[in-house]
Amino acid sequence: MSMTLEQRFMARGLKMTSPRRIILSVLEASDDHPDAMAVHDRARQTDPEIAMATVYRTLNLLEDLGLVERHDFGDGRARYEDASKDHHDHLINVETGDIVEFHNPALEALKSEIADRLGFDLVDHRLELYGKPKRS
Amino acid sequence: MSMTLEQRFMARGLKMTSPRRIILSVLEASDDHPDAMAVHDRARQTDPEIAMATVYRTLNLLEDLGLVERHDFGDGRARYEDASKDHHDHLINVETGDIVEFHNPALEALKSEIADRLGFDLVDHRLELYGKPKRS
DNA sequence: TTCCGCATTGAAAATGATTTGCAAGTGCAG
DNA sequence: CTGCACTTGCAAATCATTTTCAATGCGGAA
Repeated sequence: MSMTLEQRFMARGLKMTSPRRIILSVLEASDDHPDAMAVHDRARQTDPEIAMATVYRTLNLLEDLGLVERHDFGDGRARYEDASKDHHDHLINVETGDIVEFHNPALEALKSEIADRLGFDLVDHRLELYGKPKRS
Repeated sequence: MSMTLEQRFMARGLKMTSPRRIILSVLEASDDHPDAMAVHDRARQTDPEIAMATVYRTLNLLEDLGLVERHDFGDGRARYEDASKDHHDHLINVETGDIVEFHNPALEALKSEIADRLGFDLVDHRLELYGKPKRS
């Protein structure tokens, strides 16, 4: 679906403001997984007045709306990405911190199956692999 | 292998102290996944003098030694468990916060295979399923 | 066993990420 | 255009965790 984040946001009947517009465009333009400070820095390149608190408030709002996904890669700060991208899991390169995205249907099926077998409906899941690049 | 946590700790050549002994026994006696505050509370039932800082220091030490595992279930605080138990993943009941442990060999194999295919040696991984109990 | 050095401890202050209170500012329905 | 509820920026407040520092206590040496 090719709606922009801003359009998705408006479609929920929320008030569009200048700080919000800038933060949304930052997220839309990001191909990585920025943390709140990175979003703040990028947003300030457009408008230096934007406050950190606004970034956090907007990110929380977007997460509640389901428009962005919040990830926790174990380094103590949350990272965000536009939720309209396809579902994928992450592999973190432990030597560089780089993140590789991947998707594996067999894995997805197995997750639901396991939850099912335990008597649950899977509502969410979190998988991160931590790997060291192979020598060879 | 039936060494106690305390024995494993000593085997590493570290200094055994009263606070450490108490914290180790608390972890050994726990079948759940206590956070630092829970460990502190339980330890203080034996010795009310034990400080939170000591709990954190000891938990970090134990994690570095590989004697306890630190988990992050997304609620903002770390949870710990004796690492001598067999490897397992967790399913969190989103309605109650209860944690169900499970182990699935096919899943383990798939994780390594995925990392391998991406050109990495799997050094660690984190999987949590979040589920809602089935109505039926 | 006693002594001593160095690791460990408790208490409190410091962190770092995130949230909140509040007064001032601003979209947008009417 | 106007009112006012929703937003914002700033600063202070939280929360979990870490660090500082002086006092204390293991455990090896004598």
